[in-house]
Amino acid sequence: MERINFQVIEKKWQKRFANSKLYNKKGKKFYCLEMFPYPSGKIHMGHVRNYTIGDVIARYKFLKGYDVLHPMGWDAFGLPAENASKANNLHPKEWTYKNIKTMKNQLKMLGLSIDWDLEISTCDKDYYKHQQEIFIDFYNNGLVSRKETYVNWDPKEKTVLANEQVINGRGWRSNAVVERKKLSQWFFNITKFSSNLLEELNALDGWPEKVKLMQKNWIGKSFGCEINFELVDTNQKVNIFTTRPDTIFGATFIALSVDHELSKNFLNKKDFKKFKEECNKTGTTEEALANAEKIGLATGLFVKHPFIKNKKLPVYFANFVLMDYGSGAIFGCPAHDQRDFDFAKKYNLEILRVVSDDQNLSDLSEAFTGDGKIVNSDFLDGLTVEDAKNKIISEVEKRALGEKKTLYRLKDWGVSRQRYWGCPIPMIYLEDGTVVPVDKSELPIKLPEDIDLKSNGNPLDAHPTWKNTTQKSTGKKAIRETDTLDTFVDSSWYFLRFCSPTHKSSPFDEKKINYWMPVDQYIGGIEHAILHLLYSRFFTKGLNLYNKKIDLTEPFKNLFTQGMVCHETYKDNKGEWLYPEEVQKTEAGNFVKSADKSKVIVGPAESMSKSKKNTVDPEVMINQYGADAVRWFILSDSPPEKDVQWSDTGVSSANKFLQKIWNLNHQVLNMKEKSNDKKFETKFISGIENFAYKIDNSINSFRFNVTVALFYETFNFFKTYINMDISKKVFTESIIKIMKLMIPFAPHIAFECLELFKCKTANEWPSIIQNGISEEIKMAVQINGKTRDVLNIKKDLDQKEIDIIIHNQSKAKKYLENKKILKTIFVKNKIINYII
RNA sequence: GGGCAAGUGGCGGAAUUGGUAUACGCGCUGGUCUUAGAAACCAGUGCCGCAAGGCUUAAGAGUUCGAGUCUCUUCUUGCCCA
Repeated sequence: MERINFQVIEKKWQKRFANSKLYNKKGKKFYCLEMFPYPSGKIHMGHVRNYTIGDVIARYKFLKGYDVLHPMGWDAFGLPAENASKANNLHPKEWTYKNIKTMKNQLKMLGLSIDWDLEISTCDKDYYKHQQEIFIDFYNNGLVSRKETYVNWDPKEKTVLANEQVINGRGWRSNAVVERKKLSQWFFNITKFSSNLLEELNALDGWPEKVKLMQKNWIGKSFGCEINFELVDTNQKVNIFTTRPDTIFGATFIALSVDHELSKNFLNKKDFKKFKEECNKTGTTEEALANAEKIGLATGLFVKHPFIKNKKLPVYFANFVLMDYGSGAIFGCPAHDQRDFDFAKKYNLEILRVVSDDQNLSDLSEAFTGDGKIVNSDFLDGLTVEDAKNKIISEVEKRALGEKKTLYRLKDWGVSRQRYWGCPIPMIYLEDGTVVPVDKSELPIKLPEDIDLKSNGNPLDAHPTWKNTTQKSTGKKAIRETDTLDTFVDSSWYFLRFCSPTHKSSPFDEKKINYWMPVDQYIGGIEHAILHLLYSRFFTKGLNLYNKKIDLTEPFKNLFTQGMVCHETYKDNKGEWLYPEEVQKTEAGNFVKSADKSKVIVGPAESMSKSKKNTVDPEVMINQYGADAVRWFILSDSPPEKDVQWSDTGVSSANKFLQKIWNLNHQVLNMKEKSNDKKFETKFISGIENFAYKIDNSINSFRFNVTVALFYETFNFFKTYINMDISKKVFTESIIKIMKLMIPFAPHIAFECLELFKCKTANEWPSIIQNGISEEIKMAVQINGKTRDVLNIKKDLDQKEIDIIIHNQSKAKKYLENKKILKTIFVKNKIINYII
């Protein structure tokens, strides 16, 4: 039998796939999109998985008659380009485009059905020009603002980080301990849409519940109450915010942010200044604040408790109270809030318990935050926490002490970055201090190419001339904004640009948007569950606010989040990580280092990462086993939403199976005519139809590992019939059907085989007869719920007929002899269960 | 600490609605072919048992004629938030 030559066949078909068009104007539109890659150098197995899944869907939908948009582009701005530039003395632009070229070729090696005519790169001025335009439009429509706030400052990268880029108090990339720093920053006012972003999650039926829940928690809607506390001996009031107004009778102190209005009176005091500096060492995330030691500074001031006569509470500045959450002031109830508890212990403040889980009111070793009955609280006594909240809020409102408030955890999106390789922010500062957008006719504001990245700080600011400009309308001197946009901005609208990627006059052609959008299937990693998806939703809502020509509120109709690709980790006896190719397996089944046969410690499978060297190079795998085998394996071993463990034996067996498929095709092709037995033929056709039906279903429901298993079963089934008396015509029609079903998974070999059979309908999904044409079914026979036999019988027999069969010839009959049948449960075509 | 998932052979996993548990693949064992190996092909492979048969979906209970699937308790793991 001829061995398949993958290299030749794959090259041949990849030429034809070069600019795949899956358009079919007669069909319903289907926008299939995978998250575009960052051009870091080479593709990795995560990309292979992501884009293979996308390709299966795109090809499947096209074969089913849809009009499919399947584009690809590059998330091309970002810090690694600058770092690489410093290391290799290569301009970020050159580095990026070089990587794009490499990775594009690698993606082509996978046989993807991408329409490369639609390719975009976010670092291309033709792309970011329109992004600047959107920025100005957002600015003019109140969706952008400039705020002086504390930011998470990464001292290593010398840049601002978004809250979500801070993990465990450290920069997500640099791993440096993050500091608080006050800076003037550009913000997208994403909080304008807080309630909308939250509510419309409910309508996203095609999103995983998990992702929706994560977004819901991120937006974090909560109810609370503002309460005014009067300062003793003055008319001034302190307005506090709380989500636990039910614990008001347990309040024993007031804590203020160091930026609170009242701090003005302390600005010149030495101990206050020192305290403030101390506070700024803590990051700004909730987590950093929760973990930091609670410190405070007594002001010497007191407030009156609004509900307890003659009770005075001391006022402190405290590091765990932030100005941008609530009102920058809280009341401390140590018994029922852990931060307050820690604080009270440190400063010897009173701890008053007002919520009880049962009668046990003994000393607390930590705050009690559970549910219970209110105690020691005057008119709230005996109520549940929930009822007490409602009652105290209405009481607060009645006495005009404050009001109920809805609060969101979501904060505005800070987008200023002190970096070079990003989209310049199209704003200018006039000499009189006013800040205005540049004239749209001046767009794009291009990045200068002559840039010095060696020095620290903001590269555009350090450029000798770039920032000097004039205002077009007045000719006044001006300075450009030298910050660039967070790269999450670039990816917040690329899916819109793909609909009309060369449109010149505006970011997109609204007609195309209204046709292609929303994305019917978006596919990407779970790591983007919050940020990218939330920002994209915000952008869509922002555009919808002022652009009346588009009718779109949500960008992604269906979302699929694929799992990661994992591999075992290897360490040598010195504890150094080893690449899989540096390791070999001995005959005894142990792993040793190839170089010196020393012992290797095998660690658990973890997500592939360069730092642990547990990576395999897709290109190497493709050259060794073929693209179809790589695609086949990555789809076969686990459900696509779960992590998959890469294995060389797995991809090798995929390769072997495809060889067998190739052989089977040739066996049918070279088959001689033979006699035809109708009985076998019916069984065979019925079986194939059944498999085809199941395959179709499993693809449709994203259970690609099941699809692959079904292909194996179909093959095994085919092989058991191949020498039986069935006509060549039937075998040929069946193998053609199978190869068509295989196109989305292994397009090269599928198309090649279809060509062997001179198939003219290779771009159509085959017709499938549901449930086959078989007259026979299998029925389980149970006695007291235990299966005792399985009958192969005619379809649709009734209980009496089956009773007779069982009593005459079933293995189960011996269990029924001399037994009284108390009850029979009969489910047609499925099961019969005798209770004796 | 809170929330959400999940737990099935040596391994990855299947079982679409409560109805034949362990499909399919890997690995392993034996065999054919071969000087040998690789490849290919054939057979076997949840556990106990010679067999008949019994047991088995993290552990335990419950609902049901029937539970991997539904309910409760416990344990473990993963993810997200703190």
